[in-house]
Amino acid sequence: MMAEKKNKPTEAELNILTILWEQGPSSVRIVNAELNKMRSVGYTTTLKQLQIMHEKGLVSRVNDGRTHIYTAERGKEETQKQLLDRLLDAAFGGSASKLVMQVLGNHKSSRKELEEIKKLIQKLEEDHS
Amino acid sequence: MMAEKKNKPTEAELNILTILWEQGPSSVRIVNAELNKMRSVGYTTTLKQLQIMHEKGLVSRVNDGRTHIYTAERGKEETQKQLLDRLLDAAFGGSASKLVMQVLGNHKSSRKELEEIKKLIQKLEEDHS
DNA sequence: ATATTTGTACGAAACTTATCGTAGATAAAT
DNA sequence: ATTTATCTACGATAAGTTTCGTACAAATAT
Repeated sequence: MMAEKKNKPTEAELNILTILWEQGPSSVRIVNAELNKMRSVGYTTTLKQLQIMHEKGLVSRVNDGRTHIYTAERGKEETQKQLLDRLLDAAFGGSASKLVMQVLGNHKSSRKELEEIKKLIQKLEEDHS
Repeated sequence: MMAEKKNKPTEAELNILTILWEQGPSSVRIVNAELNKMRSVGYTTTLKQLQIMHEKGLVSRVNDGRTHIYTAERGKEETQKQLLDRLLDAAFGGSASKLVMQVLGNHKSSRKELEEIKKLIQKLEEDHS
């Protein structure tokens, strides 16, 4: 069994992945345009970034004429989980609840969101029995 | 008012900070010994690391004879918050509740922990009104 | 007294990240 | 048919990280 490569996307790579998750398969131009809504990035920078991500296997690509259409290879949830796990170990001693309390305490959530979380907890507690 | 430096500790630095949080003020030797319980690191590597962290202001130090005793300058909670905020923006589009749901869904929490979280949510909802 | 251990400081190598310029090919516009 | 725009590929730079080796001072042990 192949040992899985631990591809930890960098900050910039995460930004791009996020765009691909939201927009679906996209050309360099589109990704770059989206990126530039947040911060100023040159076209070739984004191009290079995507090429590197392709080498790393973070994205796949197909040709549409002479332009490449890139697709995120790792799912959103999978990636989020990976990053969370690392942070959990690195900074929270592995305690999920400590992390959750921190987040909830420091960031506003709407009543509706809080309700959803409560519902989830309810379900978890049921499974628990 | 001084703009706050955005000192984002690196992975290695986070390991060291964690040790300082747990052990309290420590010499290079102690930090290095702790580090080596996890992975193999040379003494001068740890020394250099701490010197750099000192330059960055992540740790302070006092002299005990000729040896330096280092202390974490940023509190655990503060650092956790900073890292969480970054992850939140980078991978969860800023949605705290999405992050929370992910964590809770993927990691076991004891019933007691779940109760604590529920209590916190209760309080948040009260403040909300 | 001399050798060994324990400490800091400094420099530098090997990597990784992020960014962009330039070159050259192909397509589109004039 | 030329010019202009749009692509990819490649190389290079600058900054940051991680890792040690070497040098040298001070304390300790023999």
